[in-house]
Amino acid sequence: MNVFINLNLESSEPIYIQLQQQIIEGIAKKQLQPGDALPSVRSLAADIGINLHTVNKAYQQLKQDGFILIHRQKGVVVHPDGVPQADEEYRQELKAKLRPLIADSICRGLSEVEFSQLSKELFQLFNEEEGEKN
Amino acid sequence: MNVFINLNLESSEPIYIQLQQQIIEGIAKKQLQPGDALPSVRSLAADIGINLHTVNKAYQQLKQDGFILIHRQKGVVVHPDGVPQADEEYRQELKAKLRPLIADSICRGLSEVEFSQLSKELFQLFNEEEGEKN
DNA sequence: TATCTGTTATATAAGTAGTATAACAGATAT
DNA sequence: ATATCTGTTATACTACTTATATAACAGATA
Repeated sequence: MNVFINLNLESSEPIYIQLQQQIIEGIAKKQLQPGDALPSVRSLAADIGINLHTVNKAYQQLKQDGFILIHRQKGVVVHPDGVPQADEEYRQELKAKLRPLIADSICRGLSEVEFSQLSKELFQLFNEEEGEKN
Repeated sequence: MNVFINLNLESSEPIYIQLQQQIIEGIAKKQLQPGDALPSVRSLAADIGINLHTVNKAYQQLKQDGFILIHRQKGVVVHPDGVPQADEEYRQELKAKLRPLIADSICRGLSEVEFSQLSKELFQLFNEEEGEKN
């Protein structure tokens, strides 16, 4: 039941954000299914060699965003009901995050088609490898 | 020759990043053309009510990324040769930035088509309003 | 000569990221 | 019963980032 987390400690991206993203990727790839147990804050922290509170920070955000349930004594599981589906608010936030990427892309002569091609490759990366370890 | 910068001082996004993005958006919309002069660090700082060094930090990054040229005495201009075009390295970096957005989208049931539709709207936002103030 | 340009150097305050330790209360297995 | 597990809370500390404030410098220019 070991974890598939690889962190880049040199990155400017905070560790708890990287951890959060890796778990979200695991859910996207369906390596993590609704109801699946996640490691305790202590064991995961020990496994990847970071502090308990850093793991807890990632878990708290994942809980906030509806990815997981945290039970004070039983531990942490992927949300049994699945992740809250995208609504209009989510779409607007996503658009706000895409905005600077697309402005930059336009300046560098990247077309909408090329941009969507990159997106497509990523969608395939997550969807094709359902349950695999890549 | 006034500037079209609107900052959100409440945002967790650093001011110098927001400033950077707004200038990049200006270039994407072709409101800022190659060779166009940008305000001096002091006047822009005064205009939008922030510190000279915060503007300078944004300018330094824009210079680093090839958007602008900085001449020690003459001032700052949008790069006359245009912005460096996207190469393979740029595509990989862009993909790395899209990756967490797409993983999250998949978890929330957003399809590739819906994702590309959002992207398309943003491309249109920047391309249709060429030279306009929106 | 005064004024503009970017640049450099210090100093300070506030916030974030990460770690270290310790303790608590509830559940659970031995 | 006791030891061990769970998340949670509290405190303290270091390092770094963000943003500001002031001051000064050297080159260009009106």
